[in-house]
Amino acid sequence: MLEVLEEIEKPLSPYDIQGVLHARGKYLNHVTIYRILDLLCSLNLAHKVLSSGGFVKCGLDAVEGCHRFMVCQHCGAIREFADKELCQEENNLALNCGFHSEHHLSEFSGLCSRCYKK
Amino acid sequence: MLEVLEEIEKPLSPYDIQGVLHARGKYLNHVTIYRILDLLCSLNLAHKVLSSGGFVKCGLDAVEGCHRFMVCQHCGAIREFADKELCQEENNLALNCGFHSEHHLSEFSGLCSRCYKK
DNA sequence: TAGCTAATTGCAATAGTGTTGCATTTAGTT
DNA sequence: AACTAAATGCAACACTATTGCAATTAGCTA
Repeated sequence: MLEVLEEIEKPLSPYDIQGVLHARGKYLNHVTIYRILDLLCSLNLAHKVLSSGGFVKCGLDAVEGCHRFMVCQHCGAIREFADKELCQEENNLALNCGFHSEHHLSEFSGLCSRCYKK
Repeated sequence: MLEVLEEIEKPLSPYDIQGVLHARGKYLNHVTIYRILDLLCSLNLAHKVLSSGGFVKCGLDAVEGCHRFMVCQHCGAIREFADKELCQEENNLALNCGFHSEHHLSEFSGLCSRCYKK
């Protein structure tokens, strides 16, 4: 299932994934897909992109800081990154309000370099 | 409807809102609630909190920078803030990757001051 | 006021998303 | 071969969201 997410590089809903797999002759119940996605997400091998509702393969390896996404409004392409300092600043800003952050959800929408040129 | 969101100060789903209104003797079809929420959100008078799926009244007034949330994992309380510099840094980080940000989705989860003390 | 028009709301149907409980199958072990 | 634990299937259900169209409401004009 990670292969599907890896190849397509755009957020896919569990039902999208089911469709792709089905087209390849593999049938999986959607419940199974949800369960596998839960597992992958808990292992940080995949993430749910909340702004679009789909799942993507994690594109980072042993980085510090929470994982963030840049989502192209035009083509839907996703790029993941992390930045320790940004996390630290967010934590500090929150602490100024007395809030103790544990996790940052962070998704940027805009235009990727390809689509921006057009 | 904004009154409901204002009073409760926690993200409410459209169906939650319908329930609250109904308990107060006002009946609104859920479709109407969706339509009103769409309008309020497009006017930035309310926001959808993606990490919990509910809607909140916007708590900011004429600030610069995108609106961010701190969501207490324990009590569910929400606090909104904005920080122009943080936005700028996010834009710069994205530009380093060739990505032109237009909007930042940013939600922190953690513990509010009350719940942290316990 | 009566009649017209546009905006709002209701309603029913439907689609999409996600969860639950339980049965069945599969795989691994003794 | 028999037992056990894990994975998957399946049906049912709950929640979230959208659509098209009918009915109502509100605002305007004659």
